[in-house]
Amino acid sequence: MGTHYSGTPTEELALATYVKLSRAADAVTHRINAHLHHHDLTVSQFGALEALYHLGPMQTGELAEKILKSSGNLTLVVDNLVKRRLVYRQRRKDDRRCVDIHLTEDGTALIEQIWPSHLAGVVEAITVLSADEQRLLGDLCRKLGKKAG
Amino acid sequence: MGTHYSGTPTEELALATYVKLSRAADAVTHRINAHLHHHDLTVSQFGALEALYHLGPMQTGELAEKILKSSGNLTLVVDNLVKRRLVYRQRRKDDRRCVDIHLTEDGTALIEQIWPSHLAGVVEAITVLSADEQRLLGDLCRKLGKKAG
DNA sequence: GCAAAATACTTTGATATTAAAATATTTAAC
DNA sequence: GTTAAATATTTTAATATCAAAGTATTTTGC
Repeated sequence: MGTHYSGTPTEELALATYVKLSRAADAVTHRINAHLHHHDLTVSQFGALEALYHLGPMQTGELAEKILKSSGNLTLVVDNLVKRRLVYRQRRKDDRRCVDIHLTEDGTALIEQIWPSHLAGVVEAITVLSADEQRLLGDLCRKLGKKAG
Repeated sequence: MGTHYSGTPTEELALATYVKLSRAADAVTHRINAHLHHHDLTVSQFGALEALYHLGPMQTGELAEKILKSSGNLTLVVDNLVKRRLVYRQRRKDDRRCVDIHLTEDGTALIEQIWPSHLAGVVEAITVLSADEQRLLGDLCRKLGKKAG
């Protein structure tokens, strides 16, 4: 009752680190994305629009990879963006298996409207850390992310 | 086409840090939880079982907070665990608004079976970092998590 | 050049997720 | 003590998510 897991020091440290990492990523993500509901956008929808805006039109599979989701999922996310006429699909002529997703004018306008405040939110949430601390965190995260993939 | 966002150095650093943090948390979480599908458990279901095992019976609301999910969501997660007879609900006599969730014998047996290999997975994923690095990461994460809640 | 394998995406089915509304119960105010 | 507010949970509606199966297209192997 109320006793947390107790194991070896190595285990306890690893567990505690994992929990802190998860909670921090979660807290920061929530904080940064809270404004999206004003535009009736989900995090995935916004991620898709942003990737298309900054990287240009791309295939479903690429987009899925960018926002760390499955391609099956992306189909639905894109479906919902298509319904709102924020993006459209275009089959490639040279390889009809591929479908490029493009921003519409409305989509471009929306992301351009949202981006500045989104960016400000990221800066606000992350600059709790100094530049040096951010670089340090980035390095540690990169190390963690690599291994085994 | 293929040009990533370019802004001030402060903005670029914050964005890059945010992306690395998200990707690291995501990669580590996926890696650590990959084994759960062997037991037909989702991450939330496992999280609920684990919290109940290490902290004892608790209310829906508390459990939701522990695993960082909404209480509405927890109702469904618990529903699915109840169907498999891994947990059961019990209304409190002194305050009938509260429902405590308890592990059943089967639930206890399952979490006891899974826990060692889960723990080993956490240790394997996290000990890519030295103990000092883990403490450093933990501190940075704690700092990030705090601000504004 | 045709069948087999690989690739790219969509569909399906089950669970998850949130926000908001609804329900039930207890506590507080008068 | 009875209504109002607060608390705890469940329900609902919409979207998300993954894994697995299905479809369409292209490339490869012979």
